[in-house]
Amino acid sequence: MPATIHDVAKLAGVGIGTVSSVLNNSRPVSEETRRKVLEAIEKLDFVPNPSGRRLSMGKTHTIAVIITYFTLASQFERLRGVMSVIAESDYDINLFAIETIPQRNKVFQTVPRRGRVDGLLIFSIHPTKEDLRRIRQQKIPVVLVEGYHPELSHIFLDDMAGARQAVEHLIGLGHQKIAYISDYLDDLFSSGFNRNRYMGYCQALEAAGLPVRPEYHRQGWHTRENGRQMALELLNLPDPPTAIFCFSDEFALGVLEAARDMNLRVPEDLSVVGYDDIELARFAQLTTVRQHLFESGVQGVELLFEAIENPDAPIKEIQLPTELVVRQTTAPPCR
Amino acid sequence: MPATIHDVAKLAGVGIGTVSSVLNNSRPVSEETRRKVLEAIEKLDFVPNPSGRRLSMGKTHTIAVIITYFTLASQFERLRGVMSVIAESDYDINLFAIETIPQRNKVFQTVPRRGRVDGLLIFSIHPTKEDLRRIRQQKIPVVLVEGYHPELSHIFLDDMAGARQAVEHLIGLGHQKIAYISDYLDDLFSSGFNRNRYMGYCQALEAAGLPVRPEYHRQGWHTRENGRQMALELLNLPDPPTAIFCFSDEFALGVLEAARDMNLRVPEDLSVVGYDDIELARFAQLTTVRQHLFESGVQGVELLFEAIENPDAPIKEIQLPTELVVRQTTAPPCR
DNA sequence: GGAAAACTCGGAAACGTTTCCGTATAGACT
DNA sequence: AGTCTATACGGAAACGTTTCCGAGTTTTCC
Repeated sequence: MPATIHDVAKLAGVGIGTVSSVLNNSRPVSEETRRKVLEAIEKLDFVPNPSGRRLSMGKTHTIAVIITYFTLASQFERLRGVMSVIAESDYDINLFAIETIPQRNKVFQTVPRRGRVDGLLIFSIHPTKEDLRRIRQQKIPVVLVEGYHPELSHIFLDDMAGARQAVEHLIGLGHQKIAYISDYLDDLFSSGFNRNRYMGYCQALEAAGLPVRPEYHRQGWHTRENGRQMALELLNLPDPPTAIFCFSDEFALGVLEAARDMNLRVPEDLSVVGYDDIELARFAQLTTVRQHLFESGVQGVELLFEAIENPDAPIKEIQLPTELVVRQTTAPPCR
Repeated sequence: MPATIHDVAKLAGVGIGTVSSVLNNSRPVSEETRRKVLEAIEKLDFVPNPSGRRLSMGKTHTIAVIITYFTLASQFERLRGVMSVIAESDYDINLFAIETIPQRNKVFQTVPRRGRVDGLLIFSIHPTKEDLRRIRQQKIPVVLVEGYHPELSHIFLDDMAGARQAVEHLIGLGHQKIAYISDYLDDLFSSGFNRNRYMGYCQALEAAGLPVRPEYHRQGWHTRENGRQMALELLNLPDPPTAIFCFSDEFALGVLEAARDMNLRVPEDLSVVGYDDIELARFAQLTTVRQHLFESGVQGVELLFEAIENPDAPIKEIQLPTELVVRQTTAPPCR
């Protein structure tokens, strides 16, 4: 039903090659002919069929964005960064959200294919050996955002340093009993690389000569409600912590809720530090570790575009800073 | 570089038609042959090239999701609803975020095409006559989410009723001076259909015999910061309002910030009502009008799938309820 | 004026599928 | 044994592009 390039050629009285030339500026066309072709295109409201184009060119002009933890506001921020670049480009974006292992498998099996997409942008996932094998075999450009792999381009965020900063801040305020609420360390997707924040936490404690108390570490699936639950558990301990550092702002907001539930004042009775600096951290006056979320999305696509442009270039690594943003949920302990 | 169906056929010692049959179960194949084909597929790690398939079938197995106000958490919620359904289907999703008029034009000109996508899911945009013409001409299924058009399927949210509820609640508490902070009424994208909430606001006032005071109505682009600014303006009026109803929770959070800036207590000195009930409204204890955001995304795709399945079915209209959620930012006025 | 160069342009081939027409083989029935 | 039916399968054609070879026309230059 939609017009094809043949219809345009016929109406303009030229060959299909000429129409294609006009469309892509791929070879010189006389002014006169160009005008006729453009008129025909206009009249027929012709837009080239992308499948035909893709098939012929072997390029899809599409990138896949694969996202885990799609419930997190931080992922949304990153995605927004990506979209802001995409809108200016002539690329399309295919979105894949993965929440479960079967989904992860399906996506990694089917998506990283030449002929399917031109490149992959992967958020917060640590590729396995198997993934890497496939990527190599398909020679498909990949950029990890908030991920690390020595053989793949990535936007790297120094989680260990960020966590250390946060905990050092608490220690500096005089806290000795600092708990940590995290995602599962042996995470399904990231194969343990989110241990980094935990390690930063431990390092800071040890550097200050403080013990790492296992009962002060809780793990749970990434929701605010879980943050609240875990905080309640911590605060009901015989010897409760005076400060809680959280893997994400999402968790931290849950902790603030828990404090409210227990009529604890923040920061007088309890200090809370989050991670990410999502939009609403500012609103909640939350002390947190800022990641450049939007920016990481922007740089991620840009890196990917470069890699698509120039597939043989060496991998690139961009490190974005993390910085502690001190707001009003941290203070010296009262007791 | 990737294996094609011809490679598979050759390796398995069969014809390409047979391979295709195995892939799509499109005609009976003997057990023996099927086994050989599957083995070859396995060995070559073959996955059909989507462009070829699309071109041949005239179906893309892709839907476009077009989103405005992509900064809003509410849109993210909707998108999450969409993704949850998509993940279970064998459809891909192409995401388009539009923030400006040129972007809007480009997207509406190029995306609603047979051969490009099988269907469109459009968030919070009111299609123009021109859009409709194109959609009709291309005979492409469309579902509007948070939109209304008599000739297109849509998930409808009764904004007028929602706004009325909110304002009636404030009036019920005894407020007489109720301001409204909104998006631009003559909005670029929605051609005035977001007037509905404004009309609900006016209706409620008039029903209670209260005047609609123009100085109590502010319009601005959709960000929390703008909400804050507009609230400051309102609160510095010679005769400031005692309650502010907001077009979105985003705005409302800005209003709360403004109140904090001015050392006003909420709800004692100022009542605030939002709209959407995004995740963080609960955290902020915000009284708001709940929309079933996630659900609207879910139902939107489902409607779209139905329409793709059965293109000649009459358009469908689903109305999702809005409900007032009273939390702690509203109370009777003190003065 | 004629050869060479420059400029235009037409359309077959190729991209990787699915579809479908047609053929081959095996089994059933008379 | 011969005919018919059912079953299994091969491969050409078609989908809508881009690419590129080759041909036609005009211009340039000696």
